[in-house]
Amino acid sequence: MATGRTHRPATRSRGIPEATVARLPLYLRALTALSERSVPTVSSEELAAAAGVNSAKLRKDFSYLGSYGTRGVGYDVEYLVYQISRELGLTQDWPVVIVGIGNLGAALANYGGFASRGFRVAALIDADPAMAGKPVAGIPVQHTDDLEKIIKDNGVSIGVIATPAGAAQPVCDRLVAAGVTSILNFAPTVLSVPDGVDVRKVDLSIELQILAFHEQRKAGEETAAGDGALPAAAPRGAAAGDADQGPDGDVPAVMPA
Amino acid sequence: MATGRTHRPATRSRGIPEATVARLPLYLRALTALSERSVPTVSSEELAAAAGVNSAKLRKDFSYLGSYGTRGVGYDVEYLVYQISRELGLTQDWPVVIVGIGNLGAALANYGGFASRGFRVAALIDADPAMAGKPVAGIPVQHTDDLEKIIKDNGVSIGVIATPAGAAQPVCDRLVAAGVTSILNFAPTVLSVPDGVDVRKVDLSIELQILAFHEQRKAGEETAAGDGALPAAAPRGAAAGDADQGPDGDVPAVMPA
DNA sequence: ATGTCTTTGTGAACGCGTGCACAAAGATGG
DNA sequence: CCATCTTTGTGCACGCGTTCACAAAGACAT
Repeated sequence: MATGRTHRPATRSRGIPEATVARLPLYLRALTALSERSVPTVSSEELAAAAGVNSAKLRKDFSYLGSYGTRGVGYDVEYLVYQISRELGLTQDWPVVIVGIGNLGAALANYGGFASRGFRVAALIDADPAMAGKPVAGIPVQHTDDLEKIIKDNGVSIGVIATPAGAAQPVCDRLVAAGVTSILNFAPTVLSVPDGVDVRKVDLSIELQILAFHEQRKAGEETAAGDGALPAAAPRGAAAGDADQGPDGDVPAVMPA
Repeated sequence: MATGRTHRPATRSRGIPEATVARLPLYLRALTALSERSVPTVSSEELAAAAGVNSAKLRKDFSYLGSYGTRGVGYDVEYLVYQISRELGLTQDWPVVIVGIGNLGAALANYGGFASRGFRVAALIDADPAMAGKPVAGIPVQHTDDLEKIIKDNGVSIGVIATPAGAAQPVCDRLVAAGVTSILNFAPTVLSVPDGVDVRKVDLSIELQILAFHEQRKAGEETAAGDGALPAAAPRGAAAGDADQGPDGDVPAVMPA
């Protein structure tokens, strides 16, 4: 999955495996679609197909939540939607701040899926004084200086970092110090956080590189042998030379400036 | 991690475990940074710390690539950068098309990290005729009608989908039919593809929901018991009722229109 | 009320990934 | 040339996650 978790081995919340938690949103989405079509019940087989997973896996996942199915019939769609929503904590409101209002930050601010699932953009924060006051997606951008106050005034516990890589760790530290305990990081950096803080990472560059690996493999298999001969000395090319501008690991998923 | 793989159990490429492949870009980034600072060699311990992983894991990962280290010294930075780049297929040029030039698509087009790692935006494609010809990030947007021709003329094998959920599967089918074998999907949908096609998913909504789950758990532990009593009948609230507007699973990571 | 048929829930086996701990390898100094 | 010291490469054990396969449970018809 493009989603790379960082740190935090697997807290094993309350018996619910991490892998299961990661799939619950998938089930929820499929169930919501069924709910809109007024489908009353669904079998594990059907729902699994809609979510793109194995039906046995789905049943085991649900078994961690309790026994919400009826044998011979399937699962009650509405009830399951509620149960999963509750388990994921989606029945309450989660104020979120986005730090770094560049290309990506602005795009995230415009994200429609936020509000529809209990997430509310409480504030947009950027280090550029010129941005201050300028509305993005109907919300005025505030300056980084007020970060701590914003977090505390709004009771924010989830922060989204969309800054350049260089600014990510300092911003992260400030967020955590102000009380944020969950961070979604779009900057291409490894964030270090104290215990008790969850970090999830979204990294476009890494995703593409993984795809390139598989793509190369496919191409290599077709054209017979191919490589094989590993050059004794690095033939020059990569490394320091090709860093034509940003060191790549220097810009966030989408550069702001 | 925002990266959610879809389908494709674990092709186990050529002995290199999928988990290792997913970490190689991480190592590469850390190594590139060292290379820029002209650090000649690095120990597994240091590099592991920079990449945020266990040093034993890192050594085992590298062992799959071959023995590129020197005992008592460490790894040659430049050489390792080259080897990993080669293994990931980053020594060649990968033309990429982005389909769906909305908020997110435009942000992705502006992404600086593309070019610096062998990825080149070959074309931007959108279904809106009004977008056609309009330059985004210096590249003129082309209409969906020409999708097949664009793919073939540029020899594109990697496609990025940033369309609304409803358009994702049709677009995906057309991309695959035209020859694309790797897809990075930002639309909140499960894509079904034939064997041999890799799909990786980036889903903001899912990431936030996972964070919310852990956040709720943390909050619940503090306030003692808390829930526990599961309502016999769904207390109403979620489900069909709260779909105030978009069904959530209807807009891509960032809505275009 | 009983039998049949569908679908859940789960026991058990298997495979992958992780991390420990250590032996082998080689650099470095005397 | 030998001893010492650092760091790699890996054998091994453990735990999580996945999948199969099946018994139990309940709906539904007769």
